[in-house]
Amino acid sequence: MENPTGVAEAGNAAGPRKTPTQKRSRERVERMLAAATALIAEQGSDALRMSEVAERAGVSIGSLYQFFPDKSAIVGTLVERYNEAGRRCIADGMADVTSEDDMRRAFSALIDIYYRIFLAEPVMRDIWFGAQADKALRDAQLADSRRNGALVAKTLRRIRPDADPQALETSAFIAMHLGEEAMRLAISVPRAEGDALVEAYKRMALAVLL
Amino acid sequence: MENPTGVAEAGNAAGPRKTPTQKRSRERVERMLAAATALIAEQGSDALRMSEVAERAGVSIGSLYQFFPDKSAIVGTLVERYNEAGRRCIADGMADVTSEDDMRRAFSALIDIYYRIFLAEPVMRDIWFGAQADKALRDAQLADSRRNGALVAKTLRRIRPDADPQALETSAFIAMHLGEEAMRLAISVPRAEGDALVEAYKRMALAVLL
DNA sequence: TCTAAATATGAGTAATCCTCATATTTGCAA
DNA sequence: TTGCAAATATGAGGATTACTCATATTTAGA
Repeated sequence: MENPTGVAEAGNAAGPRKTPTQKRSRERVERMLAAATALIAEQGSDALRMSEVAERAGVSIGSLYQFFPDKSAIVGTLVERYNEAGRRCIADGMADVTSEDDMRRAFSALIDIYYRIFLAEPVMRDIWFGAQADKALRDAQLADSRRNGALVAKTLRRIRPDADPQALETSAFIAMHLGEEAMRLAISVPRAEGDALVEAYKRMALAVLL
Repeated sequence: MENPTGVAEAGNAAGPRKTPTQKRSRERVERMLAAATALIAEQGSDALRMSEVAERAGVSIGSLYQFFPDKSAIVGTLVERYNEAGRRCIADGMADVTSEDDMRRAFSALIDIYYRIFLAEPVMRDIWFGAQADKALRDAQLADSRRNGALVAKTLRRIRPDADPQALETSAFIAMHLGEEAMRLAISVPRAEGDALVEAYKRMALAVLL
């Protein structure tokens, strides 16, 4: 891993400006991201101020801009890290699937994991929703759904070699999107209602998949 | 209708600041909203500048702030108008439903109408997505889903008097949300894919409803 | 016609993003 | 070790923009 943000950056306007190569700067970039996360958690995405991020991280404004081209790049990096973790989680979940029943369990587990992460870290909700306003970040999000869908589709093809691959691809994309949407909705309503909604969406997604 | 924005304003921070009572000011407020719409269509929500809205509408900055407390109030008013139109459309669609088959047709028609409006007016996509960043507007959106769900639930109770009312309420809410989500997703991808996605979501929503 | 409320104005204030010229530190080759 | 180029760090300040407010004008109705 050459890029310490943990996220690919080539051609990505929402990502970091340049890669910190020295240990000192890598640590500082981490402090910047941690500071941004803390501030979003305390005051929301809207109230994120570059000057406060710098102060909290104990660096100067200039250093902030040395590694992030603009404000949305910080939020973008946080979202991408989250998505990357999700992708790993999905890849793990799909690895051992060899039957429809496995698929059912794996998918169900995925959604639960996502949901619990969101519940445990409400800051992700603010980060995630804050990202929706930005066209570039929205597109990145969509691309991520597709990547995840491709992962699931690959598994589907394994357990259903006779089905139309194109249809499986579409099903997987919809299922992933349903899962994501379920969580966005679920964390916007009271807990009990959210639990019920996640279950309902999970059933729908599984129905689409299988 | 006392409020010329066409939207309720009491206690709504995202709405207009004060109600223009005279004909002159009503027309000016309309010009402001039209200018904002045009600017969003041309440059996106991010690039919306209050000074440009005022200039385009042919009014002063001060006049803008006379009727809108802040920038998000303008976008909020546009979103609410759109939602209000949607609510009327849903109410109309549900009016004549007396059987599951009616319901199927009505719901299908609703989604199609929404979808076509979005396709015909791409500016609504920018307005809608731009609103997602704002917590207050997000909550308003959610409340709207609930209101629409309640409308549909009422119809469901009529054609299924023996079912659990609470379950119908939940089903209707999910169906409405699926419909909205389908359109948001559909207008973010190529046309052919969007058409297919809308159909898939429509089937899901109907399965949930009936 | 007269007056109070409604409406209109736009220069100015405050907040904030981001740049850039300059200074310091680091890694490494000689 | 020493010297140097690249990487990193700094923060004052330029530029933009949301929003205010004291003042001027217009409207509706008595």
